[in-house]
Amino acid sequence: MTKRGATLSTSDARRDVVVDAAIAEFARGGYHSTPISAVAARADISPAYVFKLFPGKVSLFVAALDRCYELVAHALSHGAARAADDDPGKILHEMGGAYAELIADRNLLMLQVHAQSAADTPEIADAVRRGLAKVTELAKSRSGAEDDHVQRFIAYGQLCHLIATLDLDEHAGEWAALLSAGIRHPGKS
Amino acid sequence: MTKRGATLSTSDARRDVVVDAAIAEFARGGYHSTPISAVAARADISPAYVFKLFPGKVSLFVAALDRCYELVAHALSHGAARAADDDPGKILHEMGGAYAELIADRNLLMLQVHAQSAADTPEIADAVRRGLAKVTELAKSRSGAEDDHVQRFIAYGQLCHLIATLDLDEHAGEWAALLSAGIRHPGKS
DNA sequence: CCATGAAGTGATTGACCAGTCACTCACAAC
DNA sequence: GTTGTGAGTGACTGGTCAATCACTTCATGG
Repeated sequence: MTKRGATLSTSDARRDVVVDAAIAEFARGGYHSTPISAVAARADISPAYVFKLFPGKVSLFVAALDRCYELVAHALSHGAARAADDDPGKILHEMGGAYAELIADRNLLMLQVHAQSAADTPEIADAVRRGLAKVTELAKSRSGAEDDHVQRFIAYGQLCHLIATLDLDEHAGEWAALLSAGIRHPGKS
Repeated sequence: MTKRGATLSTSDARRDVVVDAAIAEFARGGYHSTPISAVAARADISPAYVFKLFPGKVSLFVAALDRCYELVAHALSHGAARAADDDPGKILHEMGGAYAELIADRNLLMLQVHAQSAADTPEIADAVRRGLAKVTELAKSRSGAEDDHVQRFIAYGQLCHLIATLDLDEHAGEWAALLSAGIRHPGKS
């Protein structure tokens, strides 16, 4: 019988494919309830081979998380670049818009939520801190905003995660509308 | 003693003990990686009996979460009561302080973080929405603040969760100080 | 043609875990 | 004193999952 894809490729290319699959699967189920086999199936790879590409499950999760923050940083940077003038508030606003666009598919968003919950694993906590540091420093340096304004930027990002996680724009209610007001939430696509 | 009704049912008392144990254990490991046996051991009970007190694992988690939000609401209410004057900003500030005191032991905080990550289970998502609705409405009604002020209150609460989860006050760094500035974080005790 | 190594897998192992069930034990009522 | 009831448990089941290992297949260079 013809085996699977059977196409030989470099292991580096495979690693990239597996990381993409890991982002999608870990975003769905979180760290603990997502089996390696799910990631392997999505990458069209045998579960065993995943362990040849990554030394263990945490390592794969961290790789996915690193890539996630890389994409976020890239989006923020791109957003800052398209701001009309040099007003810090405007620049942060554009960055927020770019972030909202990026997480429209919810994968990168849910991965961050699940990562926060899995932060009792030291390597995961380190990865989250690395990513958050990069994002925070980037928001500050590219916008030139005051510290408290950057802090508020991150805080509203967290609120955005909460809103999206709970589908507050669907589950209407006065309180839900209050929390979602003015927050750009993902259109479905 | 006298009649059936007057005798305290130890079953109900046990349920309360188990819920307390569940808060502590689920806060440590999250929903998926905390076995019922861990909760049972902390409650000094056999794992099997937990299933006689609660129909299943989710049901136990939801009970713990409900109790968590009940405590949060109580703390906020208490904080609002001790505000000096009627200024909405002052009242919200007092409520924030009361919340910071409540989550000093990190159990109630981490439980909320883990619940958000486990929100793909509908019953858990419902419980989180219930709790958040209660908290939001309480913050609004007791403070009389404008909607956007209440929204900011919740957003900074989420930021507070992030800071505590990642131990940003320990792991110093310029960006970490920026994010933690002015946020009352738990003293260790 | 064959040898070397890299790509990739099937089968298995050992551990863990949610949920079930038949059972014991203590106590109270008749 | 026996009969009924609720508290509580030991032992088991069916299933899942991370990680390992021996194995096969393929490409390439000498």
